[in-house]
Amino acid sequence: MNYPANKLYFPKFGWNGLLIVGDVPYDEKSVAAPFMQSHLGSLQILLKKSDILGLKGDCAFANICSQFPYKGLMNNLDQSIIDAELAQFNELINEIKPRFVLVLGRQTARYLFKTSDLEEERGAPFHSYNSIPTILSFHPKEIFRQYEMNIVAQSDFAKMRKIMMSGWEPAKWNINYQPTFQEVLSMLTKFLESKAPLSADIETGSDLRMTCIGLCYNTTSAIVIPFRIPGGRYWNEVEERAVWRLLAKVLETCPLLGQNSVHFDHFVLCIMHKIAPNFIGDTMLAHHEVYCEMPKSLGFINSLYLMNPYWKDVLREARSGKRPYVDEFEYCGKDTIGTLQGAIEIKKEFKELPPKAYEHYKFNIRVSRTFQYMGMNGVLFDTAKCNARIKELDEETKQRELELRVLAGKPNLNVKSPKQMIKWLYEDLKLPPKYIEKKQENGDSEMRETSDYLTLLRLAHEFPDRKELMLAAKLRKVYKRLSTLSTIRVRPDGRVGYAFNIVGTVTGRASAKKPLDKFGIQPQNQDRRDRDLFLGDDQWLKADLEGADAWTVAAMLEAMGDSTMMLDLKTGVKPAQILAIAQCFGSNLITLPAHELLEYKPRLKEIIKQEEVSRGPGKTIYDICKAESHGSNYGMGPQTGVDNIFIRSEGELYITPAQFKQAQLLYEKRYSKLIKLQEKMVSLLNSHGYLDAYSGNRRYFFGRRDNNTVREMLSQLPQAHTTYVTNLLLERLYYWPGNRQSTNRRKFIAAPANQVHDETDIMFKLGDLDQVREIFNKCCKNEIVCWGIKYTIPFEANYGPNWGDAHEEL
DNA sequence: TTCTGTACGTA
DNA sequence: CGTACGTACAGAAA
Repeated sequence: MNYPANKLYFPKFGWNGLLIVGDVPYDEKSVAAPFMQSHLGSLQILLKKSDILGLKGDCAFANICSQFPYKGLMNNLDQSIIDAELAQFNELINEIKPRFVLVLGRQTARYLFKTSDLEEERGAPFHSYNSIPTILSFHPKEIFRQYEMNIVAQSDFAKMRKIMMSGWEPAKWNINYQPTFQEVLSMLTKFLESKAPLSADIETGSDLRMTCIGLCYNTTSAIVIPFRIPGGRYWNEVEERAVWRLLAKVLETCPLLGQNSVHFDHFVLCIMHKIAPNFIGDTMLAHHEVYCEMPKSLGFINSLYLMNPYWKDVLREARSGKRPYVDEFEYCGKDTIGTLQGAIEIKKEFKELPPKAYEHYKFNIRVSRTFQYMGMNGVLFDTAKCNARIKELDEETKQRELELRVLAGKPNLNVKSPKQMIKWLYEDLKLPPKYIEKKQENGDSEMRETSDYLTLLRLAHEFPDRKELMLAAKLRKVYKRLSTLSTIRVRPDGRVGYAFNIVGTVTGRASAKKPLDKFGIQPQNQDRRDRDLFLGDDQWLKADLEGADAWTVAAMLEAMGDSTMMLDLKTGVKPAQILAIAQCFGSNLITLPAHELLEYKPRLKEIIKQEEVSRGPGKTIYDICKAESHGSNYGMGPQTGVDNIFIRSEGELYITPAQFKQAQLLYEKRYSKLIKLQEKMVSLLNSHGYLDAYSGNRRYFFGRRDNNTVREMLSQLPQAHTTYVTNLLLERLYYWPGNRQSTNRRKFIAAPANQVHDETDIMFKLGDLDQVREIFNKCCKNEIVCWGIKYTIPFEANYGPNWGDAHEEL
């Protein structure tokens, strides 16, 4: 074999048949062989962990490119050179005839197989070069940049070992995706009679109506019922009516499994087709319970747990006409099979977890119904008031626009354009550039000029004569607010809806977005000043968790032997208040017991009140202390802390990083175990690698063992616990029979309406106030045990006519 | 028309 | 190097 050593390493004493392919050499200097230095090191670890090293014989290594291109990027080479290298590589494959191929890295996949997105197709086996089983995975250098990928690469390598042991052929699936009328009727009838568990998946058109539905009844078989074909319907009118009638019965009575179905499919079936599907399981929610840090898509689930080839590229191609349209129906069938197979594999993973994890999964399935109810029901929107506000803000922008034009002398400056703003600041005004760090694809970070809000505030602070800076900053914010308001589309019934994803975040918080039909809002990031536009169905009840995150921080500290923070919270003084008291009345007070500090609270409140009048909201000593205590709890650096205070006070409160550090030291003097908590996280990371929340959810931390991961760990349990407590309230409000109207059991007395992490919003009629009080107090009870410490996170509930004006104490 | 980067809203 | 998100706009790529 006469290939240069920098192109191919071939084992001298026996080969196991596996060829591992990379893109380019290690660097300019280390070009003698493929995979050198640390790349070889991490590759060896992956091979060892997957036990490929335990197989007979060694692996062969190759690179597409035998030279190191500028910055390691192959597109910096002449096309002729790339062509020659690729030709030589193909020749090499033909000659050594590998039995298995592992392709590592984006560039490698792109140049060998035109893979546009490695992340998408990674981990799914396919046949290459005359049917050689092949898997794409990450290159060691990519893992080095994003260490969490390591665990995924391990799974890819383990899959390759399995293939090396027993070979690979794509499983034969039996998908009837162009069924006859009789076939559909007989299958649906059969499902109905046996009440068979089914996995279901729908495809929808741009109007959100179903194009087809897939129903899978065992791990390799599915039937797909098409409804829409290009330019028409699949069935004639009579047939279609019969199919829908039977299908609705099946969906409402058979136990259904789906993926993201408790949100997406449920919404479409309920709203567009008036069918209430009986989803009792969801692969995505199960996947979240097992590996909440990992990506959430069926493609990823397939790549992680299953041996199927990749199929998720088919849908787009079928719709764009690149493939026959019926491929969409087959695709739908594949999705249902993937969903069922995934569920079976994930169920096995649950056995490795405490039983509480599965309980939490079931809990989430239950609560998902509450979220669906809230999102689909939505809230009343005050369109008239909104229009008035838009007009008001429009005037404001016009005026500011004029002022800016005069001050800046630039008639056409668009403050919404980052490009134009940067040119204006640093070329026209010649101000000293401010930068933000930007990570590049090759892993280097680059400093890039920025014109964000913080930058404008800083420049305005440095150059007080340049009034146009502040003006531009404020103008841009008004534009943001204006665009949010003016893009709201309201349903015909005057309401705005939304959509939740109960497993939308790694910490277990729900994420939210605009509803699928676009008639609504993102309910979790509405501007405080515009919350009065969202009206209660009579009354709006707003229930906030009091000191939400702090309770869990306090519990962790108490578990480590310091109950100061817990006592403070129980006594009714918040850590930020104590910090403020110490800063106002003497730093020696920082060690005083909670009940003595209580006496200073009235005086502190007086100061805050005065400052609020003289400086405006968000600019008081308490606001500074809140930022300081929050930052200290989560390992924030002084610079970021200072920046946050600067931003929140609209550039008016400037404290130095040293002052911030001083406050942190004061804070740590009272809560001395805070530092130890960080150390404890490091040791937990080493000993277990995960954190268990009281809800039952376990989060594995796949990142590097560094400060970054420690900070993620510090925020995990506080977020997970506040989420659990909030969801517990929602679940009880939804399912407790005592919260239903006696005249109409389908209607709530206290109706769940929205959730913003530590805030729960509820609708009620003023006449029901006493009942609501009783129901709420019953449903909001909770008890958390964190690291052996028992505590309750209390709610503070207020109500009023709308979201923004809920000030009356419940 | 679709994708990416920047900026900014929430807890 | 706080954590966790989603959306709008500009401007480039397709």
